Amino acid sequence: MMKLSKMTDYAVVCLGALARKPGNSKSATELSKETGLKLYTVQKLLKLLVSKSDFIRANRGPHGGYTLNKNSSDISVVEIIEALDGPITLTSCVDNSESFCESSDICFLGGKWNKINEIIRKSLNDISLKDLLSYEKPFLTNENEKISINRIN
Amino acid sequence: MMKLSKMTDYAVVCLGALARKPGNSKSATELSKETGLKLYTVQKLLKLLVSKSDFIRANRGPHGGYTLNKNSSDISVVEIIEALDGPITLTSCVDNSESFCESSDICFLGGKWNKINEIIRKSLNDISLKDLLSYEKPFLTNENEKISINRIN
DNA sequence: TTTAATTAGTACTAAACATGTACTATATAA
DNA sequence: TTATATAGTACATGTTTAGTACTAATTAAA
Repeated sequence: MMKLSKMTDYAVVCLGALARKPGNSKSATELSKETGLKLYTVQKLLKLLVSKSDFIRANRGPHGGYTLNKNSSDISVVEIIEALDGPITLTSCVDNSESFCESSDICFLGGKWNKINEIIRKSLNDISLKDLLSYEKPFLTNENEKISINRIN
Repeated sequence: MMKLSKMTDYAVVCLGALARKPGNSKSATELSKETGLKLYTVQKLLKLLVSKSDFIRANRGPHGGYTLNKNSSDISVVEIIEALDGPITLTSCVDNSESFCESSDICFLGGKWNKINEIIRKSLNDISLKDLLSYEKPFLTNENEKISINRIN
């Protein structure tokens, strides 16, 4: 379906919220209120991000919460996607695959999908979390679009 | 998960098989034998491709089968993906979305995902079915990789 | 040392989605 | 008329994701 998981979508939103006040700690409750995402979702997401990435660090106890570990310009979209959704592989037909392919004798694609994956990785690697947040600096030229947004949770 | 459906994977394989003998008609049974994909799968796939794309045309009856409608260099990977998986939209947060987004008031992304989708579309638009098949002309420079393929059906 | 706030870990349920399979109808060449 | 082939549709199964809930562990402060 060529879709990211919703968690990845939420991650961009929450990391973005943390990035807007660098150095500041925000609890799951605060982030839930700020982003409009449900508390359970935010809690689950932040736990995931702590265990699967080094974007944020956690502090327990009163006045605890989550803090961004990196500058938002040093977090690429690929990193966020791959932290939660795993490596970008459009098909299961890739290098280092665990399972054996029965069709390899007659398949004439010869790993071309790997190259497509790389092309996508490269183009997403140039986009940082900061690029996603900054209203001023669009990373593509065609502006003035009417946006209808659709993130429900 | 950032994965294509298996149907799209199969489609590249079957379209590729048809492309190797341009102008030639091949039945689902023949394609099944040639690609190693199960007959039921190939039948379902070809029906899908006829109804959802104009890549192939079908002929019924004895000596019927499927024929490629276009030159393989005129079919881009994006076209194949979007014919079966629908438009490339990494998140549900896009222009022209059917459902209303409750978070639009507080969301600060402002449709940046649309631009990412466009970037991916553009990079995949430059790759044709022919590029996927030709052993000679790789579309990326780093060759000499050991390929382990994994398409089981 | 107790309490309240906060994250960590884990497990379960439900929903969404993709896949594989089967059956019947339709068209066509010989 | 018959055999071959695609068209259409429906359904069961399996996998993945999302959502929810509960308990444990940590920590600051009273």
